[in-house]
Amino acid sequence: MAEDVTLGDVARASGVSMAAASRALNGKDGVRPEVRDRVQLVADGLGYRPNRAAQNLAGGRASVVGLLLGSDEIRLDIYAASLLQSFVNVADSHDEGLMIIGDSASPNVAVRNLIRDGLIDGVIISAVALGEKWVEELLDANVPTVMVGAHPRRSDLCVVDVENSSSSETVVGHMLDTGCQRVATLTGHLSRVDASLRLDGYRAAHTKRDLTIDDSLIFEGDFSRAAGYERVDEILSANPDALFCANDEMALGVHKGLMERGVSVPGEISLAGFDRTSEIEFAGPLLTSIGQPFDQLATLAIETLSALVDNEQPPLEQLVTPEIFWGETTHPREPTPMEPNVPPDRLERK
Amino acid sequence: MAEDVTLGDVARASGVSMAAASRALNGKDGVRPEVRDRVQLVADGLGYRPNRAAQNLAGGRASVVGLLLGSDEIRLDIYAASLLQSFVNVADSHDEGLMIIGDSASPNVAVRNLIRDGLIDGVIISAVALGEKWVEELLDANVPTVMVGAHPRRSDLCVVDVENSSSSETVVGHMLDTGCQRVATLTGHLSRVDASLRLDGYRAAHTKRDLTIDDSLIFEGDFSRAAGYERVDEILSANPDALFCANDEMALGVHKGLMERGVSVPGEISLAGFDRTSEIEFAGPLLTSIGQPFDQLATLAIETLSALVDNEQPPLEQLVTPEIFWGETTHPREPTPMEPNVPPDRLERK
DNA sequence: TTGTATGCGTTATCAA
DNA sequence: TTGATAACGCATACAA
Repeated sequence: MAEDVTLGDVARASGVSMAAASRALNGKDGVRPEVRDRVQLVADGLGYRPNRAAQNLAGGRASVVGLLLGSDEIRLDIYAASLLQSFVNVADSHDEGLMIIGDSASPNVAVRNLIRDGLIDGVIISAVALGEKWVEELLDANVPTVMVGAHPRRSDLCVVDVENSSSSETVVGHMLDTGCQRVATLTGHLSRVDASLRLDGYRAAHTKRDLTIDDSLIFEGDFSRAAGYERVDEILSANPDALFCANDEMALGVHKGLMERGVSVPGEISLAGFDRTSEIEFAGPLLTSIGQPFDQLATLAIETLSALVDNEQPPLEQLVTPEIFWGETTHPREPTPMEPNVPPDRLERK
Repeated sequence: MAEDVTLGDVARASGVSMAAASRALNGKDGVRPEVRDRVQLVADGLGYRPNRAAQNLAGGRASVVGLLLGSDEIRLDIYAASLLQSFVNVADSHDEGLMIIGDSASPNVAVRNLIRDGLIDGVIISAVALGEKWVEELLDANVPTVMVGAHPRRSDLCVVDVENSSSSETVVGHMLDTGCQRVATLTGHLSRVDASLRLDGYRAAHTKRDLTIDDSLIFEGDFSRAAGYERVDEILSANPDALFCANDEMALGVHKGLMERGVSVPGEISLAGFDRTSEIEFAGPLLTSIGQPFDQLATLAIETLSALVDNEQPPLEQLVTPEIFWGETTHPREPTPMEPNVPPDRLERK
C-alpha cells in the first residue's frame, strides 16, 4: 500500500507553502494559474489524496451523504433497491461516501449524531421512508436534507422527483386515444404525494379530452403487489377496458389475477404501470410503464445536497422527465420518428 | 440542535484534565474507578459524543465499515438485498457507520482510497461480489477484510458463513428418509465455495445412507431463477422424485416450470431451496428452505472486522447454523418436541 | 499573490 | 494516578 502523502509533501515538492497548496487544490482563488497547475501536477504525480477526517475536522465537509430508506424497504421494495443501487454508483462517481442509515431504536437521534459526529454532511430521504414517524422529528433538526419524492406537508424542503403527473397523463391519454372507453386506475396510498400526482395525471388526461371522470373507476391501493392481486375482482366489476396502476408492483399483481381469470391483455384490458421495475421480474409481461430515471434522481439529489451544504440556494423542486416504455400490455401507438420507443433492454440474469 | 459538547467541556465539568477524561471514557486504565464513574456520568449528562473525525485523525478508528456487494446485486439479488438490510440494522446497533462501496471505474483504487482517506476501517466482502475481477486486486491491498461466504482460493481471510454442508445434508436426508428414491440437485456455479459445499452435503446425505450417487441427477446451475425455469425439462428427463436447489431463486424457477407442466409438488416431486428468501415473493409456494441467518452473519462479520482492526486474532472461520423451514413442498416429517418447526412467519406486504 | 500561524477535537507521550 | 503538551492533516484568517 502506497505510503500516505500529505498536503505538506505536496507543498514541499511544489516549492510552495501548505496554504498555497491547499488553495490551489481546492480551487480557491488567490493563487497564480501557473502555480495552481504545478501544484495540481505534483499532487497527481505523488498520488496525493486529502485525508477526509482532517478536512472535516478543519471545518470542511465530511464528503459523505446519509441515505434514509426506511426500515425494511431495501429487501422488500424493488423501487427502493433500485434507487439505492443508483445512489451507490452516483455517489462513487461524485467522490462522495454513501452511508446507509437504518431504522434504529431512535433513528432521529442516530442521524443527528451522525451529523454531530462529523460523519455525514446531510441526508437524502426517500419518500418511501416517510411513513416512519421519526422522520418527522428529524426534519426539524435542521440538518441539510434533500427529499427524493415530495413530502406531503413540508414544502420548505428541497425535493427531487420524477414528473409524476404529466407522464401519467401521457400514458392514460394513450389508452384513451387507442380506443379505451373505460380507463380505470389503481392508485397508491393517496396520502403520498406521488400517488396523488399520478391520479391528477389520470384525471387531466380525461378532462383535456372533455371526458367526465367516473369515480367508480378509481381504486385506492397501496403500491403493493398483493393489493393489485387481491382487488382484481373488484376492479373487474367496474367493467374497465384499461387500467393504469400507480406502480409496476400493483400492475404485476393485477396481471397475475387477470391471467388466472383468462382475461387477455391488452385485448380485453390494457394495462400500464409506473417505475419500470417489473423487468427485473423473471418471465413477466413486457409491461407498459413509466421508467423512473433512477440515475438522474440520484445525481440531482447528491448535487443538490452538496449545494445545500455549501450554503448555496438550490431550487426547491427539481423534476425530471421519465422515459415511457411502451410494452406489450397496451395497444400499439404510431411511432413518430421524433420520439422513438425505448428499446426493451430486458435485463440479463446472472 | 444541541450545541456540540466536546471532550474539553466534559473534562472541565468533571474537574479533571482532558487526558484523564479521554482515558476514563475509553476504558483505558490508569484512572481511579471513582473518577471514571464521575466522568462517565458528566459525559452522559451533557450528552457528550466524541467527534469521529477527530478520533480518527488522532490515530483512532473511523468506526465505519465498508460493504462490498458487487455491481448490480442490490437490485437483482434478493440474497444481497437481505444481507444488506441486516448490515444496516446491525451496524447501527453497533454504533458503526456503514458505507456501501459500489463498482466504480476502478473500485480497488476506490476502496484503498477510502481507507487512506480515513473514511473506513476495513471492508466486508460478500461472496456474491467475488465474480468481480477487481476484488482480487483489492484483497492484496492489505486492508482489514472479512468475507461473508468463503473465497475459493484465499484461505488466509477471515470468513463468516452459514453451515452450508450439514444443513444441505439434513434437507436431502429428509427427502431420502421420506421415501424419495431419486433425489436430484441443482447447484450454483461450482466455482463458488457455497455452491460446492451444498453439493457436498447432498453427497454426504447419500453416502451416510450407503446409497450410491447418480451423477446424472446432479445439475450445475448458476443461482438464477431463469436457470431453474429453463432446465426443468432436462431435470425431469432424469426422472427424479425430489430436487434440492442450491437457492430459493432457482427453486422458484423450477416450481414455475413444474406448475406449467402440471407436475404436483410434493406429490410427484419434492422441492427444497436455500436462503429462505422466497417468502418475500407474492403468492409463491411455501418452499422448504434453509434459512440464511442474515442478522447473525452481519453481526459476526462486523464484530470480526472490528477485532481485526484492533489487531486481535479473530478465528479464521466462523460458521453459523441455519434454521430449516419445513414448508409445503416436501413431505411432512415427524415433528419432535425438541426441534419444532420454524413458524411460517410470512412477510407482510406494506 | 503568498506564507505564517492558529485551531478543529481527540488520542498518545511523557513528566510530575 | 494524573495533567500538560505534542501530534494527526488540513483549512483559513491574517499578515506580509
